This record gives sequence, C-alpha cells and structure tokens, in this order.
Amino acid sequence: MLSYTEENYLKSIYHLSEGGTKAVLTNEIAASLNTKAATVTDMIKKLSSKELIEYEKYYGVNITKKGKQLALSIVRKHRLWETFLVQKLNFQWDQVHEVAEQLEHIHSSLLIEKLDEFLGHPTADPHGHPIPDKNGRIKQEKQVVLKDALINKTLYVCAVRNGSPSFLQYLSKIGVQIGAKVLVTERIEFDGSLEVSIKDNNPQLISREAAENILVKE
Amino acid sequence: MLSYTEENYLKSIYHLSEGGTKAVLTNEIAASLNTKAATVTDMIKKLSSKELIEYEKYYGVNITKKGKQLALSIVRKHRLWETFLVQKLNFQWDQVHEVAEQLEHIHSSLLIEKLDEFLGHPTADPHGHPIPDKNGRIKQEKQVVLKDALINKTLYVCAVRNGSPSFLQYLSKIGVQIGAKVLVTERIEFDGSLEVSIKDNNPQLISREAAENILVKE
DNA sequence: ATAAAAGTTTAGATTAGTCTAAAAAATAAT
DNA sequence: ATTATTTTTTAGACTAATCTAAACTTTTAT
Repeated sequence: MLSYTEENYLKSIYHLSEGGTKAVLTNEIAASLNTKAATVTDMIKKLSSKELIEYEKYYGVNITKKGKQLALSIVRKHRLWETFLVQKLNFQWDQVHEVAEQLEHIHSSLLIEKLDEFLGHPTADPHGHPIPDKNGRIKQEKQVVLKDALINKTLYVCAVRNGSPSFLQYLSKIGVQIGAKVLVTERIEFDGSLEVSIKDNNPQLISREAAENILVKE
Repeated sequence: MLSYTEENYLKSIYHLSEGGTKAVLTNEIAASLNTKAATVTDMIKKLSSKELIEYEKYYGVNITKKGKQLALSIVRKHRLWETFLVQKLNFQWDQVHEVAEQLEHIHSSLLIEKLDEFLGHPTADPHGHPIPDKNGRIKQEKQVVLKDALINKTLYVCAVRNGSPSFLQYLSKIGVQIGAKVLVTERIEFDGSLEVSIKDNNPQLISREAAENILVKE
C-alpha cells in the first residue's frame, strides 16, 4: 500500500506524462508538487524500486503499466469525490479540488464502489474530466476530425494524427496545442479549408490537410 | 492544525477520560492505540505543549477545555461519516468503523457542515452514539435515577451521584460500573428497595439509598 | 569545441513518529 | 519498612519525507 506522499508523486507523474510521449523530468515534478528537485530524486528511486515508474538518471521517468493502473485508481477516486461534493453536497466547482485532494487518499475499495453506485456511475466529473472505471478504463470521448466539425460549436483539441516536426511546428505557430479551445466559423467549399478561431482569437484560415490531422472533442 | 497522529491520540485520551474522573494513564493510551508507553510519553509532551491536555509526570493526563473541543470535533466527524456510510451508501454497521477512522481526519469545515445538512442534522450515529453539534455540544440523553426507573426495562448505568469511596466500593462489589446493563425486576413498597438484575445476573436487592445515587439511561 | 548555464544527483542534516533497553518512580508485598 | 513488582520516563536508534549546499551531467552559447 502506498503512502499519502507516494500516491501524490505517482499521480503527478501520471498527469505530467498524459498526452506527451517524452519522459517526465525531475524539475517538472518538483514544480508541480511545490517541492525541491533533490526530494523528487529520492522519491523517484523509491517508486522505481516498486516498479511503478522506470527511471534513468538525468533522463527522467516513464510510468509503468502497474504505476498507471494505480494512478488511475487515484484519479478515479478524486473525480468521484468531486462529483459527490458538487452533486450531493452542493459545493461550487471551485471549492472541490482541495477537499478531493484529501479524500482521494482514503483507502477502501468498498467505499469507492458504493460511492460510484450512489452517484449512478458517472463518466465525467464536474469539470468534464472523464472518470476511469474500476478497471482503470477511461470512456473514450468521441473524437472528431476537425475537418468534419460542426460550424460554431465550441470544441477542444485532444490529439493530432500526424506527429511530424513540420506539422507540429505549424500547429505551435497558429496556437494549436492539446486542450486548446477551437471554433470553426466557416467552411470554404472550394478547397475544404476552414476558418477557425483558436483560443477565442480572431478567426484564421487553415488548410483542409491540416484540418484532417487535428482531432477535437466537446 | 493537528497531524493525523496527534488527532488520534487526542481522541483516544478523550474517550478514555469520558465518564471517569481520574487522570488517563500512559499505559491505557498505549493499549488503546496499540503502541508503546515510551511513544505515548513523547506524544503526551507534545499535546501538553499545545495545551490540549494537562500532564503531570507519573500521574497521567487530563484533557483541557480546548483539547476537549477539538476531540469533540473529531468525534463529530467520525459519527457523521458513519451515519453517511450506513444511511446513504448502504454499509452494514460493522463495516463502517475502519473507513470512518480515515474520514474523520479530513480537514474541511465546509465539508462537514454540508455533510451534516445533507444527512438532516442527525443527533445519533448508527450505533446510537450521540453526534456532537458544530459547537461540540452533545444532546444530553435523558438520565433517570434508578429509583424511578420503570420495571423490567433494560437500562444502562451512566453516572453515579455520590463518589464516596464506600459507595463506589459497594457498587464494585455488586457489579455496577459505568455502562453496565441493569433491569429493575421489582420495587419493594415497604422500604423503597429494589430487586435488580445487573449484567443479566440473578436479581439482588439494593437499598433505596443506593438506588437514589445511580443514574441510568436507555 | 570549449566554456557557461541549467538541470540533476549526492551528501549530510532535520523533524515526526516510532521502537528497545535501561533508569527512575510509584505501588504492592512480605 | 524494606524489598519486589509494576509503571513510566529517558536515552539512543531507526525510517520516511523533507531541506540546503556541493558535486556532477547535460545542454546551450559563443
């Protein structure tokens, strides 16, 4: 069984590794947990010896399958508790995080399964984040290729199909990153290009080819 | 703010001091927390320096007003959570204690007030133990002088009016202690003495004078 | 390509909570 | 009332989590 502190490090590493494919760096973890790099190095060794992460000196860490499962169970608890606080106890969405940070460390699988049932097996928390099921599976949001997105519907970038440097550089340039808000304002029939507002900025044109390689969700 | 461990020591001292008037001894605390006397001595000094208990070497500890308020707030949380687990999540009464031992240490006054409201401000937990209100006040069970108790009604000793050694020695002899089950089987009109079964033992006579000094509740 | 800067790890200390063993005090027994 | 027993405290050590400062790698810049 992990300690409160070990759970927090594992969760942090999980979140930092989400989306990205690169190893998570010591300083990133230190920053996210408001602690010092030296402290992180010690904890990294500990989690590594428990085979929850893979660690190579100076190069950062990657989470293992076992570590990911554990991290997901903590995320599940956090999001179920947030849902409980908002839906049953009438908390405001901005009041729940701190309390859920504590509640997520309660150890009782019976409790969490009964809570899940009490809440009607929700699949997303009040912030819209997906709640992993008891096996750690996250209900995949239906992703849509930006090219096929409805006009004037607020959407969020969740993935790219093409990982080539040139494409990624282009995306950075126009402000597209994972999680960015996008709105298709017009579809040009002639060449399939789109007029898109990114992060509420002025609409700009992007090519059909680019729009075929960006995935969005609600 | 107290640590998880400090809270557990304080709660234990509170429970051990309940009912009794004597100081709580080091070994009693050690036994109730499954720890060693030496460890208890250290923690006693710490709680004493925070003015939550009064400590005199070799003589044991007494809880202060401030300590009692804090202990009551932990008891309140424990019992509200137990009530939640049974009433809302359908736990069996024997499944709740361990989980409530964890939940009682969550720090959030907003959470506990909203939970209290959600549960309809209950005054007793599933075991029948009273739930202190937010000011630490416990709804006083109606106590009855044993002399006036109904015949053949199961009752429990909750206090004595007279603390003299001779009376207490007498009570010990006949098996009466705080919490003991008692049943008045007959009231002798002639001298006001009672025939009483204590802890399901054979009924025995006790004097009117004794019966006037024993308090019972349901 | 070498020097400077940035990031990471090691070394050594600190605090909270715990333990065992020995010393000290209180209680019980002869 | 002196000795024996029990209880409590002190002393010293250990683990987990943390820190600062120094040493070591890697990356960046000239």
